[in-house]
Amino acid sequence: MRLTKHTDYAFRVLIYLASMPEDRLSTVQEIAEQFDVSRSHVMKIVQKLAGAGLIQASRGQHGGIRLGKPKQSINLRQVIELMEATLTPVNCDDPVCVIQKSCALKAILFEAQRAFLKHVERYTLADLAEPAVSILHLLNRDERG
Amino acid sequence: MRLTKHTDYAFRVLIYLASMPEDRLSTVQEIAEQFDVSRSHVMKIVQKLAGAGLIQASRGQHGGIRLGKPKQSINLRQVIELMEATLTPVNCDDPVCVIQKSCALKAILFEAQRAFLKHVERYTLADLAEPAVSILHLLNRDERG
DNA sequence: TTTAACATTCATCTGATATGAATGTTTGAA
DNA sequence: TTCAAACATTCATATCAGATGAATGTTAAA
Repeated sequence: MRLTKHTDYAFRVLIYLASMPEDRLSTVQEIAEQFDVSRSHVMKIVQKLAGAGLIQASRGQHGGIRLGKPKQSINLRQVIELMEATLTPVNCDDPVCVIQKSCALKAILFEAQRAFLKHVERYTLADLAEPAVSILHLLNRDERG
Repeated sequence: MRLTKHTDYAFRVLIYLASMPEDRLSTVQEIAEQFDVSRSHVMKIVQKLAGAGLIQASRGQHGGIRLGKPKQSINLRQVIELMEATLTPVNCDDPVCVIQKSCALKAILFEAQRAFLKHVERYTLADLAEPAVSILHLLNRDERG
């Protein structure tokens, strides 16, 4: 009952970008270093986020990534639903359950899951990286700006 | 973001027992057959449930298992908390996250998790196996009662 | 044409979860 | 006293989603 690291990393990437001055292009490389994860791995997360429009990537020299839309419009629920492969609390079909038809468990757990997502839905990326300045201070600063 | 099969099976076992006539002793063997899971495996789940008092086990010939208390007093939240090893939505320490101190994500997700459990808490085993008769009909009947 | 970035593909690792064989222990009944 | 049927325990292994990263391709600005 835990989100995958993919989702975790996706949040880290987004928070990183949200903390940067608007329109600054960050690189996958620098983010990988900050969070001590391999470049390839960060890239995969970035790909998914870019595919959903949450991140905007530009290639070529002096390319990089930035948020695809204002942090106020990036909802946390959206991120979770994008990154998590399975969001269903149980699978009554895998070892198929004979009592399935009369069992209320599934419906109850799905409602609970809905409650989870409903809560998360109340927040946007802006709520996570506020104030951005204090996040910036926690990052390993070199040359940046 | 899914409950483990252990939890799933724990529910199946409990629902099975709750559907049986009170005071009837069921065996691990028969439950294993019903749900097509190995005896050893069911045993492990039963052990945990028995340890928490949700199931009462008696050894020896003509031994068996039954609910350890009325199904109305077995709360679903209790079962989940018993069976799930990890109930924390994220681990900010595993690949340690540098922005942790200023990050609101953890708190938000924990609240969401609380919402999940709060919802589940509203139900007991009695809600799952009601009416017990219809569950009984779904089981593979041989000699029983 | 070079360089620095994103993009893609492929291969592999890893650990929680899941599984079950083998064996011990208890208890009631014959 | 012995047997049989049940729970109980221990040990070993399978499995697979999730995680990881090396190698290589593609793009675009300088």
